[in-house]
Amino acid sequence: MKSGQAKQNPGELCDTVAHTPAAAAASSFATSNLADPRAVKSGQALRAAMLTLLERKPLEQITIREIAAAAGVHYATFFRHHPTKESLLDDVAADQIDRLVELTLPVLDAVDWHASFLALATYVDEHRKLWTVLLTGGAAGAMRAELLRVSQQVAVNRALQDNIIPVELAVICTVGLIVEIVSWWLRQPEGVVSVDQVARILHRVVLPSTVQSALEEREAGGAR
Amino acid sequence: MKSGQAKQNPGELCDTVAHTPAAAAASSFATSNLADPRAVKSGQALRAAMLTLLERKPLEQITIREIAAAAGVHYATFFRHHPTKESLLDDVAADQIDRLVELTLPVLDAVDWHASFLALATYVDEHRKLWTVLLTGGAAGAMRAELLRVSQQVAVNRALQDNIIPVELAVICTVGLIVEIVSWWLRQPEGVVSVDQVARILHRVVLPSTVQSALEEREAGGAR
Amino acid sequence: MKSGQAKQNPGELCDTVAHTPAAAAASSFATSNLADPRAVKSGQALRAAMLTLLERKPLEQITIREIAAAAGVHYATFFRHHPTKESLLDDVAADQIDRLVELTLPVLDAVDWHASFLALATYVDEHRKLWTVLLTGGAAGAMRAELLRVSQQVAVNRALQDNIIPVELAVICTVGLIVEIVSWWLRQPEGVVSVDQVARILHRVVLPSTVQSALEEREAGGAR
Amino acid sequence: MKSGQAKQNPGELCDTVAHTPAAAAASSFATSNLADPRAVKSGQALRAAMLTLLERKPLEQITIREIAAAAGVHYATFFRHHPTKESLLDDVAADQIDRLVELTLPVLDAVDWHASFLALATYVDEHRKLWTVLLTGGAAGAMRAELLRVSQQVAVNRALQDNIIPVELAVICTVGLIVEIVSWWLRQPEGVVSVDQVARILHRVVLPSTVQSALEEREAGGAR
DNA sequence: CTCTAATCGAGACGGTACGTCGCGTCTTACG
DNA sequence: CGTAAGACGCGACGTACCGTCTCGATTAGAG
Repeated sequence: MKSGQAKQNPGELCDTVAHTPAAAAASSFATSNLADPRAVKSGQALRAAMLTLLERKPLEQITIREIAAAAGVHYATFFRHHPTKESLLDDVAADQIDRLVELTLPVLDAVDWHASFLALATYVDEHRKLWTVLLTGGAAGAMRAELLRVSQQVAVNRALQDNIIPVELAVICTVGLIVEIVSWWLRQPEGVVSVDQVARILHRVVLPSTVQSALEEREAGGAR
Repeated sequence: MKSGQAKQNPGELCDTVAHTPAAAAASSFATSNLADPRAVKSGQALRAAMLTLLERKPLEQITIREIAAAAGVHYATFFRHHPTKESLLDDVAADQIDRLVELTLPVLDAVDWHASFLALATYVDEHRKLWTVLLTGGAAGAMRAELLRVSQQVAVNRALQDNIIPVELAVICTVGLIVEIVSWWLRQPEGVVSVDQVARILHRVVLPSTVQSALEEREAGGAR
Repeated sequence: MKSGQAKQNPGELCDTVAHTPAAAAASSFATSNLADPRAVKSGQALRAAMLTLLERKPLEQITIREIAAAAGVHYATFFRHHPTKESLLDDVAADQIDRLVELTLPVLDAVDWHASFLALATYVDEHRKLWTVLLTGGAAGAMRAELLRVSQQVAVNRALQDNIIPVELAVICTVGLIVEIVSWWLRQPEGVVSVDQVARILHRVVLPSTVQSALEEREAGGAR
Repeated sequence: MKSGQAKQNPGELCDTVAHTPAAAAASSFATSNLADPRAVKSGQALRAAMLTLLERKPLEQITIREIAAAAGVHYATFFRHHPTKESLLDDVAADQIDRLVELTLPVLDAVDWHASFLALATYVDEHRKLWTVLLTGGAAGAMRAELLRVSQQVAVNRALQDNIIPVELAVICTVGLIVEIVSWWLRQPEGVVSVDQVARILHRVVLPSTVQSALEEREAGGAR
């Protein structure tokens, strides 16, 4: 690592940004309430540049100067939009994560599991390029962490009880498996593994690992 | 984890196991490469320093200068032992990984699954401090990657066939789950979750996710 | 340029700099059309520091770190102004060399030799401190080489013919003698040898060594 | 005092070594009173390597490691023979300097000037290869300085009086001119300028610059 | 014809300086 | 105000040589 003594959580997305859609308008770092069209343009250029670069190298190998140059924006201007490059990544990915979580979470308690997994896989497939960058590029660690963070928050309320596996661990395992499988999928050449196949794999792997046992327990408890 | 170069002095990590007596007899070409006692001392100091620092911060935030300083060794001397800090981490961890893999792999095809998981958990518990550093500290990513790499290599030969889940993906999921669970365990205060409980969790989560379905398939195929 | 061993002409001044007063405005190393007052200040500080250090030790014993420290400037900033310390020395001395050459060259073909030498000695005396540093400090070798280089260029056109001594050698000897004599003069305590005396010494030593014989030859040829 | 920067006179030859033939036996740096043939061989190899390298680059660009490698000798062994590379150069050149000085000095007061210059040129020509390395390679500065030093010592006693030019300066000019002329000669392709021509050039340039005027003065004084 | 002491090859080591790179701050000038 | 342009302090990077220092092997020359 180079000069990095300033960053505190380089492997995780910034958690200072509000991800709720309600706060989305104010989520940008230094954007004033008055949206200067130049600032908007710069922000867009930066996000696009980040995605472009992430296709080629991991986040840590991307320098802020590179991003700025690729965006056709002056180096110092970057900092008027984001404090760190992780923040920019956050800005790029937060929406996607939120939407995916809305599809991923129901997996934990949905009635129709297969439909849920299918929806998830379909959504990823529809944004395959983006998610390939986010999950197999340099942002993978950050994405996993953020995904886990959001999942934990939501899972607290609706989780099944399990006598052996704590909820926290169950979420970790579930998210981990999903991320691994989807990442593996995106690393395959396009078309080799269909959306349907991935959904079936997810169903077959994720479900029995944590959910099924809990369901059985509940049934056993209900039958008692 | 980058470098793969074999090192002569692997088992030097603080509380690790006894040396294999087989290494002592190889005097033929080892004469020229006889370890300079000063070099041995420096190497040990560097490994110890790395572990110490990993307890406090992730690998990327650790500077080579820091490691050298903590080891009481000159900065330039670091490079006489390792080209990068990842290489040092490798040196520190490779041994442990190999031993763990020897315990982890049988999980995939052993007859007595519970015994395997128990052995794994017991081994980790016996070196809890070390593994806590390796899995919950800054080395986590590298450890996971290396673990996966070694597992993939060995799994090629002995893996079960599965019509839906490719072997490669199965290994990814299995290793991923084990790492997640063990990491979670090590993040808990010591004593809260017993070795036995972890083994049971592993059994309950890992087994059904990928192995059980394959076993059932085999049985179905054999019954035909 | 990588670590040090790339330099080809470490003892010579850079010849990429335009020394003509006309180009003096744009001659600086990395100066853009807009002169940042901070950059100007840093450049001045570096030049002053170089002169200060040259009073004490030869150029090769002066480290860039020393120069930067003496200038109250960060080490890396040095390289934003000059690629090497020789370049800085060049920046310091180029003007002086040019001016001196304008006085030195006429010596070779001027009508009034004594006046030329007197002008030379007077000019040096007026900048005695600077020239003392440049000729008796660590920059001596570089100064001599640069002086010689410039002299050779100009001498090509206006040199006298000599049947025995090639023009190139004549210039070498002339410049060498002048440098030796002036250096010796500057090494003497101030006031011991007057400007007039030095001019007379120059006249007595330099003239007969190469010029007089050529003049005599010309006269002999003209008389034939 | 620690490493590296200990050298005080990097551009000058060591003056601690006794150059008289009488002390030649004990002049070597770390040689014991008994000359071990192995040490003799190493010393020769080092001297030869130094000369070889000096043909290609200046002294400052030659590293001790290079010399040792070129000599087929271990790096540390160098220091068992010489404290610095300047010392080795000294060892290589001291004899030659002494012999040359014995030929150069009489130039100042010999009766037959031409014979003296001819002897000088002849001697240099007979060791042309060696002197080419010493005067046009990286050792030039050191050679000039050492030559001057020795000359000054001897000149004190036998110098002519001159009302205008101090003896010290006269020696400087004389040695300087000789060195410049011989260096120029050695830079020419062999055979282009004959020994006789160089002797004549020396006679024509060196003599009038400092000696002739003094002679005339003496004659004028004698005639008075 | 040993035996002791030197010399050597090998290379680890602490140390200094190198020149590069990326960071984040700041200043200046422009529109 | 937002931007372009870029100087700057900062500090880690990895490299190169330096000169010192053990550490065996080898190999004289003295007993």
